[in-house]
Amino acid sequence: MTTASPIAGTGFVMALPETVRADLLARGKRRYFDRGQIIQQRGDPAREFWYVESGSVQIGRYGMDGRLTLFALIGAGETFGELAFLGEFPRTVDAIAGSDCQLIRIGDKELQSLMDSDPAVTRLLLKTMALTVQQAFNLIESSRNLSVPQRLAQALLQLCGDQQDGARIMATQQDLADLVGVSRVSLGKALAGLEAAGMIEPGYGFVTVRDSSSLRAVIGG
Amino acid sequence: MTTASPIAGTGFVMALPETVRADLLARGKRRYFDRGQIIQQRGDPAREFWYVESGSVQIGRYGMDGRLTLFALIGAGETFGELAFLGEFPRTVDAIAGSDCQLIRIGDKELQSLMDSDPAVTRLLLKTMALTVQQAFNLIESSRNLSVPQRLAQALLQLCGDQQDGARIMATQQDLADLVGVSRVSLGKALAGLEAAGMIEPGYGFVTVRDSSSLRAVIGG
DNA sequence: AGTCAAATGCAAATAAGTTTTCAATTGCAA
DNA sequence: TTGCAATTGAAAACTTATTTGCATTTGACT
Repeated sequence: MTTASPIAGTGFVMALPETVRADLLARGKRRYFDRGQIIQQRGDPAREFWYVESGSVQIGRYGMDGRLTLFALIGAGETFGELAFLGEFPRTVDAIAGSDCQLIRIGDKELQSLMDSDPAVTRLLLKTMALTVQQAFNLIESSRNLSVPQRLAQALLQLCGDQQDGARIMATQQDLADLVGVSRVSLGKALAGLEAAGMIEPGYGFVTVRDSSSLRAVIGG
Repeated sequence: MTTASPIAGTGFVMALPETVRADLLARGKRRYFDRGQIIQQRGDPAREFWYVESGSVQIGRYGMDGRLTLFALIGAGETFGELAFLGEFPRTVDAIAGSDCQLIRIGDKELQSLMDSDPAVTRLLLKTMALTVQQAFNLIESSRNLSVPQRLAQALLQLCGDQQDGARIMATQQDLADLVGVSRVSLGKALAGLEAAGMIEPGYGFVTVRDSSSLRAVIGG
């Protein structure tokens, strides 16, 4: 039930006109990945980008020492991989299925027909990419200037997107720790802090957001 | 004499064919900024991007508390500001003259004639932007997984670009601290460490790189 | 030479986060 | 229900970086 994401995942497809989108999704080929399966790796040629129909995808880098630097958790309705695809260079990040998931592949052919059907698509793509950069900057800025609880609050808000309070974010503490960029221990403490304030409710493998407006307040002050 | 940069500054103009570049630079309007002068601020409409002819520019964000998050130090030969300009949204970062500097403004008119003179420009711009994102990811990854000395070594290498050993990087310890994302104290210690190893030679307002290959080794191991 | 602001050096106290280890809990599946 | 692996909780020692305050050095400008 994971939805929005910090970076690398965008609402590009969702921003398309309804008919165009429906056509695109009907045309693209579906592919299924099991949890933990590798979707793409650094260095792979980028012959497509992906739309997530269901499930979630982890975008990040696995270091030689096994450490994971997570840039985003992509949920249903989002896309990823446009960057390397459009920039015509090899993948710069790894993508792993965070759960069993169903993706739609958008390759040259599909993109072409997309561009033909709507001339505004090019501009939309450009904006999408620019947005990604901006979000990367946000991530850098917040990781330098915000405390762990603040960054956690930020990540949770992004993950629950525009859902109502009560939204359940399907992510383990380790997932969140990799995303925020801290150890599981530190993340656990931050979670406990937010729970004590009544803003969230940690569960086994998920977190329930109780008071998103308070979470927003945490970041600001 | 600051040259390359971590992110946000790109060799876009330098990658252009010689004749096209000369034409562009002849056509664009020169503007001069004094050290410390604000070139652009978050929220400003993005009606142009800039080519740095001489001097250096700081790209970052000034927080409400006065804290500076530096994303890049742009030197001569590089451009900045393409992102918001092409994405058609307001500036998302501040730009300040790091020294007295001379910039060339590239607006709609200049870009148009640029695109007319070389159809490959659009693709080049796309790649440039994608590269920026990749570099932002690199910055996030290294700030999470590398030690301060390692990040400093990385920053110094990027700042001296492809210059020979002996290159003088014109930046104060505070500049470098803001760029690396640590306090001046920590950066001073890291500098001292690299100096003890004979890789660099700190000066008053600059750093001289003595052994760039050793610096590269520091990052790797 | 003398002045002054900017830049650097240094040290102690403090804060924040990591690492490591082990126990307790949860949920799934046999 | 029982076993089991994944997940979470908790504690202590350790490492790293920040903060703060002040002294010193440097270089530009009189």
